[in-house]
Amino acid sequence: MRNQASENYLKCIYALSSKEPGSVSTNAIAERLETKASSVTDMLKKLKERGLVSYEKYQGAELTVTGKSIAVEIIRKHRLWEVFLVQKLKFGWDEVHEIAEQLEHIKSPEMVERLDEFLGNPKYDPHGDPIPDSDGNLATDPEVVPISQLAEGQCAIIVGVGDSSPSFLQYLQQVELTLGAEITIQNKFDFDSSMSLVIGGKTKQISAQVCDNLLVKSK
Amino acid sequence: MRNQASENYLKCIYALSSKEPGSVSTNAIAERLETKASSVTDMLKKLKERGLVSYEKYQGAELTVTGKSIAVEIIRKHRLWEVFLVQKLKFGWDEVHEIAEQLEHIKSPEMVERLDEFLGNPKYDPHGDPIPDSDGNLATDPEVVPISQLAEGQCAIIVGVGDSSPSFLQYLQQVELTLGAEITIQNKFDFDSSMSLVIGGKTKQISAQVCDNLLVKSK
DNA sequence: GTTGATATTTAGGTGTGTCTAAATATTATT
DNA sequence: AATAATATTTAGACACACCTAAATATCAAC
Repeated sequence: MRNQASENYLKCIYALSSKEPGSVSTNAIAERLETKASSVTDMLKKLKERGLVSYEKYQGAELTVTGKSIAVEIIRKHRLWEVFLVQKLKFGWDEVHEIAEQLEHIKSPEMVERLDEFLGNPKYDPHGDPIPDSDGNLATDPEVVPISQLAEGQCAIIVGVGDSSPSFLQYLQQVELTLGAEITIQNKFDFDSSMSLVIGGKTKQISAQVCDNLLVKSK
Repeated sequence: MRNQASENYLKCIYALSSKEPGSVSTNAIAERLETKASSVTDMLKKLKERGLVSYEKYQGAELTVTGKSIAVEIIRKHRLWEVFLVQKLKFGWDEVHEIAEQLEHIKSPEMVERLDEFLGNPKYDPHGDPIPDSDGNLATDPEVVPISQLAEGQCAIIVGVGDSSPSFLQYLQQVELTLGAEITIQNKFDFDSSMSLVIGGKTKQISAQVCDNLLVKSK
């Protein structure tokens, strides 16, 4: 059985355990899914029965191989749909997450493959997160880094964000730091870790927080 | 509340009452949705409470204005997604229904409008059924006819099929009678009601059965 | 190591959408 | 109009995913 609720739990556990490895606590899941711990316990028991997580009372949960592959599949779909929404339907980065949350549960392996091809087999979604391929392999591309890691004079292309909160995305839009834009690092200021960069001929001041969350592909 | 189950019931009632006007029987709904009559009774009570159907015990159900507008919205989404699947993802006409059944429940009015535009505001889905506009108006276009009704020399565009069985759709693909293709009627043969037509420079012989089930928009 | 704080689970309940079996209403037949 | 056949509803149950409140386990601090 693979209903939306289960899929959301698997995805959630996957996300949490990739942040810090090891088993994921009931509370962490509850918080992320905005539900109650007791509901999580209920679900973990069911997921365990279905062989999707390993779980022992009070010990938190971990994905099994099967559970993990389902999670990755959902993530693949989510990110492909986000590309579709931004690239084809011209949505902004900050508008697509909720819709993709729905679309990711559509069941049709054939459609996913065709969608992937239709979009030109993208490797990253609009937030810069890598899209797993159909075998579940993530392109952990070392070229993609936050601009805080660039050196002065380096040139790069904006490919995503670390923080995908609406407020951050709106900020980026406002200061015209758009996906695909080419930037050059002008100065790095050690005292507050801020940077100045050139984009489209203009110079902009970027705070440390922004630097850490703006992902680029260096050239 | 607008969950998938309710939406399916509304769509079902809409379809049945457009076949024959008047109220729709519990059993008819049960049969079409492949569920039990008792389940239908339960749901009709709920839909009535929500003001989506008018329903009196033993008297069958009818959509209210609100219920109808929801049904039409779902149908609009279903048909737009079918166009997407066929036109953009290159699915066959016979493969898209199931997937569209899922996609039709995605909630995002904004996305529907953008999808509509992305697809070039199509008026018909791949089966030739009209796509309601965003106000719920169906283009009950009298121009759409089976090619059997065309006269010799008339020019038309293939917009759909009457019979959507896989075998028929596969046949059409094989003989290259594709959606959107422009055809010209060359001859009508009275003795067996077959026709010859020109498509892409080639002449093809079409049986009466095919003529009755190939819908075109005459120019 | 006992205690207090926190995390987790259990027990029991809710709403949704389904089911079966039994009861009741409608319709068709004679 | 009585009866048989059919349609529909009610009653009672179940699985799912959630909840609250209470019980229990784990962890941190002294």
